Amino acid sequence: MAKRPTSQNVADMAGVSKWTVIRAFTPGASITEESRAKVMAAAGQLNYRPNLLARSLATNLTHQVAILVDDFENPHKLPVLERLTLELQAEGLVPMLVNINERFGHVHALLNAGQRQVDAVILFGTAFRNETLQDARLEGAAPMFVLARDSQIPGVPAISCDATIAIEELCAHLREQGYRRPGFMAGPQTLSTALGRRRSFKTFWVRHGVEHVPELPAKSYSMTSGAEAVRHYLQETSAGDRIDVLMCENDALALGALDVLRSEFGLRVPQDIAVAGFDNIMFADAPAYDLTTYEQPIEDMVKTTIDMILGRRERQTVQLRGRLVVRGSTKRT
Amino acid sequence: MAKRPTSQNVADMAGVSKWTVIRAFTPGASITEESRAKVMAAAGQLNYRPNLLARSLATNLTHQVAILVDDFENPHKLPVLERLTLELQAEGLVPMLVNINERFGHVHALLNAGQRQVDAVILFGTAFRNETLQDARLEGAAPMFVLARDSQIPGVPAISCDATIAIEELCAHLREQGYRRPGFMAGPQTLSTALGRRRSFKTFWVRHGVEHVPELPAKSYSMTSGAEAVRHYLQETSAGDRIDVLMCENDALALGALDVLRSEFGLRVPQDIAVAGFDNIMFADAPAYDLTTYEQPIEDMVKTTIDMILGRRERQTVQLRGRLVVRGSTKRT
DNA sequence: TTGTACGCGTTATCAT
DNA sequence: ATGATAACGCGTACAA
Repeated sequence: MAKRPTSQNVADMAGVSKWTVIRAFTPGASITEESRAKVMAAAGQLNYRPNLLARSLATNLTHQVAILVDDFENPHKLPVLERLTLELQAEGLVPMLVNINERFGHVHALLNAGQRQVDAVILFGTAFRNETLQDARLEGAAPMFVLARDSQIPGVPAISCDATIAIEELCAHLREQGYRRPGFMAGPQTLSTALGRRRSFKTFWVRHGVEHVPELPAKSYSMTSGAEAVRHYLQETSAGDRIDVLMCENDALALGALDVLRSEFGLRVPQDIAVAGFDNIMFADAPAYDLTTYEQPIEDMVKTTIDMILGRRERQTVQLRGRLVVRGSTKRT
Repeated sequence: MAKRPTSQNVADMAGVSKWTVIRAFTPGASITEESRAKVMAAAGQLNYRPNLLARSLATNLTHQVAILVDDFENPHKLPVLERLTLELQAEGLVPMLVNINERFGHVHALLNAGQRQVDAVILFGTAFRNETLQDARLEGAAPMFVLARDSQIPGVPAISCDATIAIEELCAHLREQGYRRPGFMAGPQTLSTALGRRRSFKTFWVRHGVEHVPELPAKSYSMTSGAEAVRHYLQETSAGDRIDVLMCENDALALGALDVLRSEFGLRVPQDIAVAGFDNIMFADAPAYDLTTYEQPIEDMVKTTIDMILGRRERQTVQLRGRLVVRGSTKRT
């Protein structure tokens, strides 16, 4: 395998200096058509392409963006990643996918991203603590952005779905369908807070005269946790005291809950109990589930994030409006 | 935001030359404990970390690996990506996620990866043509590896699940359960061939005296395509001529098919027709589906790939053994 | 063990 | 418009 040709090699072949070669590859540089043609011919023969590594070293711009993900369990990650990579690439940016876990924490990842000189970091996960991200060693690192949840970190903008509007719309629908005994399944306490869904849910029902909203705590945002949580609730609650609609903090929880309601307790959805989720993942649409849910404005969120990264938009927390998706799991009529 | 400190800055503060600083950060370099301590103290104060960009330029090693994905529709991608990123990171490699689509094809991606000097490229998709990858401009690029499907590209090893063994095991189970009229749902012709599942399936049944195996062609490897394919088949086939078990090339197809069988045609699974898939995606395990399937040895495949990338193992096509997962969708008893 | 010269391939700036 | 010089931050090879 021959070594990559450099601008010098092309220059030699074309009979010009290497700087002329660079100009030929620089849009808008001052160079004669003749020179450019000579250079391009030689470059074509040698199969030359500029070395982006060297370019980055000189310009201090890598055009790389790190995406930190800590929750591959959630099927919702996939369509967002797809969109994110798509739009980043369209802007000439390259996504670096970083898996955050016990062995490879946020600080580690951020330090590494810093060493790699990424232009920006997107926090696309559920579980990170503000204190962690204020580690002194992270000073002067790449600008960070939080995607699809809140950020309480000073100077780190969050781009998320407007939970207040979302829950308001969803609950209005539930109420219209006649449900009056709502329950809420929340994920881990601290993470749940960052999503803001639980609070909005309670607020809505209190406003409409429902003081007590039972809470079904789930250990994590996964199907199995959703299954466990609802299983525990039903075992502890007599049929008469049961809620008539269960709102889950995301679809993974909702689908896990739905499975248990039907297969383990023989309950009919929505006749015996209605279920709603959040995210509109692929399987929410499957006839086997037919889940009412709320779709986050993925495209809008992703584009907004990238606009901020590129400085085309003010780097400030925004909440974007999603879309209510009503399906059979909450339709009484 | 202060500029990143360089080895020179640390050297000045520590009262040594910058090369001594580099040695302090080079495992196994010859340096006095005293010098190293001085350097580390200064480095700590300045919050210095070596610039990996510059290092890469000098060493010709980026420790970056590009992962080319063209099928984010398939839920199976997510757990594999999770594992892949995890194991790559454990080896100090950084995954670059590349979304292959109409606007950003394989050649484009590979050229870009080449310019970025990645150490290796993992082809983790379904649809790529060999001719494309033999583009002359791709000469001397990073070593490529095909993950989770066959490779007919000379010099490009494939790491996949052994389809022959898999289908053999799966079919043995089906036959034992008494099924004798098997049908196969295949994805797009050329892609299907690369998986080798269809061929193995036919071979098995011919060997056991079943000459005619109806084929249900699906347009792509998605749930909706699976739904369409089975819908079309049932509309065209009279009840008496119907197959009694449907093997789908992957779980996405199988779940789509299962939904249609039950919700649109009122068929019971497995009583009226059994269904099996391939991949063991998360939802195959859900009570709503309870799908018999075959699990690819993800961890094994990923580790093997990385071993090849790092040169710890011969770069040669291998087929690894997975695991049969029997569930309710094929159990008659 | 430590310091020096030079190279990696590009960009920025200046002189011609 | 073109060529030359310096710089980006680190690694290798060699000399002290």
